[in-house]
Amino acid sequence: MAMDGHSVVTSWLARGNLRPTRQRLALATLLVGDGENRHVTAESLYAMSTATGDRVSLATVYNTLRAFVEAGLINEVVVDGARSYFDTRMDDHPHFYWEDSHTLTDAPAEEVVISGLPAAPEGMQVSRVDVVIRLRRA
Amino acid sequence: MAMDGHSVVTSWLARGNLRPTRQRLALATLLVGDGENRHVTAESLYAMSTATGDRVSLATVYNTLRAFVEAGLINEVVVDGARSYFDTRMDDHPHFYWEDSHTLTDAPAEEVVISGLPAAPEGMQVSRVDVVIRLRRA
DNA sequence: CTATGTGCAAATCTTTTGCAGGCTA
DNA sequence: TAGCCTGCAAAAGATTTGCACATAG
Repeated sequence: MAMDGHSVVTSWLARGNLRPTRQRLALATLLVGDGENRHVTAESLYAMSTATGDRVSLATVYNTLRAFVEAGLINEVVVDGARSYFDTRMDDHPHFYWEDSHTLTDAPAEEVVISGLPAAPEGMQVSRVDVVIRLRRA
Repeated sequence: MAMDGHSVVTSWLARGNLRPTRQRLALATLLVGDGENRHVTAESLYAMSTATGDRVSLATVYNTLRAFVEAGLINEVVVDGARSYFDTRMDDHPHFYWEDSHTLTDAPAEEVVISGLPAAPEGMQVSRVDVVIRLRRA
């Protein structure tokens, strides 16, 4: 029998060694409660929590997203100098960035391959390779 | 006979239909005066201009960099949510982002190829593909 | 009980903007 | 001269932080 939404979220937080407080459970449920990949900004997640009636302050949304990133539960994606996007999908994959609506989505192709990637310089290691395909109205 | 630094900068500005004011000449000289590719932030360019004795206000540095981008003379690269980087090299090429020093440099490999790039969705066109190789201390 | 987590407002940081005066064409 | 530029200070937007109170383990 599959775990219900609550235990999924609870164990997700546990994996990051984060205490299951009311606010974290609410935000985590919005992020990964249904198993879908999601891309949010602090503001958009705050709006979602407000819409569902969960009372979480904006500062806590910021702090919580940062905590999730530090715990390795979500990834921060930089595509727009103005704001940060957070992605619940953890593997290295390319993104579409819709310039007109400032929206981030997963690029559908699984076959994207980057070849000839330069080796990391002496004493350094590749932390991540970000590939952002910027889209504008044709 | 080759053009001297001054005419290089002057014609560079002219290509963007920008009037050669004292401030723009100073900043453009720092950026492309010697033909080298450069990566700067508004703050770092401001520091450079201060160091060379050129008096340019920080607001003007911001406005000027923005004007150069709009004129198609330089590119803006997003790698760090906190600040914008500007690159004097105009072709599409991958970057190294040194996470510990917050520095941006060109990735040395010319052979980087991205294959299997997904087609742009209906009604959209690819504006640019950003590839950022993030480095951290090994 | 003790270490964490939360909320609020204030602080910080980067970038933009309004406006009066200056300068290029 | 007309329109574009510049500088300054103030504004704006995103994110962080200080501190007192609340809560998980």
